[in-house]
Amino acid sequence: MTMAEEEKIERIRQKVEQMGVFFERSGFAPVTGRVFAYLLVCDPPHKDFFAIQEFLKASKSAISNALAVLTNEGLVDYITFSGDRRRYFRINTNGWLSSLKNKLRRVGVLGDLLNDVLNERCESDCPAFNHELKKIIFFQSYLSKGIEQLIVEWEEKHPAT
Amino acid sequence: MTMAEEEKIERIRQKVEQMGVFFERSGFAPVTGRVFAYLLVCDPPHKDFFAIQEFLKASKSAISNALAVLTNEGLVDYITFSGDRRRYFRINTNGWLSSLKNKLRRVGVLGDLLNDVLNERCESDCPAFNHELKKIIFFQSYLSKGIEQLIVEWEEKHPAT
DNA sequence: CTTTTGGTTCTGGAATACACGAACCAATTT
DNA sequence: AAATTGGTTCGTGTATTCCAGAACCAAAAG
Repeated sequence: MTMAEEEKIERIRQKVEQMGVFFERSGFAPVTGRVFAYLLVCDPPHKDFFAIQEFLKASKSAISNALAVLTNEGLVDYITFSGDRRRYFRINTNGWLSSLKNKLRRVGVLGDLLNDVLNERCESDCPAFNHELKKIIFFQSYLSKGIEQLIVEWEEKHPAT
Repeated sequence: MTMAEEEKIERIRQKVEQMGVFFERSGFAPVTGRVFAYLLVCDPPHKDFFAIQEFLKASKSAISNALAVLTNEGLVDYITFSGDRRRYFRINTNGWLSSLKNKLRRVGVLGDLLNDVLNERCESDCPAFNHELKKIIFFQSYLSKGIEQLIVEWEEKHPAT
């Protein structure tokens, strides 16, 4: 292995760690985050089970569970090649995109809960607070609608989803 | 206590549980989520330490830590009344609002990471995947800018923040 | 200066989340 | 049909999170 190749691998390893913690902080288990990160940076962008395990130096079960989680969320899928029993796992870019969209669409959910609260509070004698609450609800709904609109416009411009 | 009052308390208790799990799922510890929920529904909308503890039937330390977390994040603050040593904790609606804004502004962070990845991948021989990656990056940046714009417009219309 | 009050910090225990290794399973290969 | 391969599931140990209880502390009251 040449010097340049080794350096490249080292850079990749660092990227995986760095992105790994990012995905960790967005809710995945450590190994799960790293698997996703690795599939993002690896070349070619599909790897079989053993390659992933090798790179991450984790147990089979850890990798298996991580891949299960990621495929369940639609973030990862796999391809196969005839005459080769292995699954080659890869980022499912479309799935990822719609998962991102769905997450953003959830911005409005809090607003619904707060509306309930406001209803319950209507008899209350503290209109100042209720007014503040309304402001937050309105902000939520404003954003929710705005984001929905952004997504719709995006989808019009990029129908290939 | 009248029947109606008891029913009301029961409804509040249910709301607190319901919203509690919502906040839990968005990253808070159970008690922390319930404290926030309680401060949202309680009437008047500020309560002293002991009242919160009473209602949630939790330990002093649990309440103390929860309040510390919430005030650190700017979601809760407290008022005092002269001649009364107690702190009356309440939702900090402005802080909450800016925390919501900040969270939304973070939508773009992933895009930065992915740009690094794309840079690293540029020598790679799989342009199809790189193209998909670009699409996601573009979507992220499109949304990020769009959301920023929404927030700016909101702030123009509601300068009182 | 002693006690009470309002609250924080420390320590220990219980529950939970993670990941490992082994057992397992189905589909191939031999 | 025996063995290998590609992968999943189960059971266990460990690290972490979360909360209760006690000790603690500063400010106020007595």
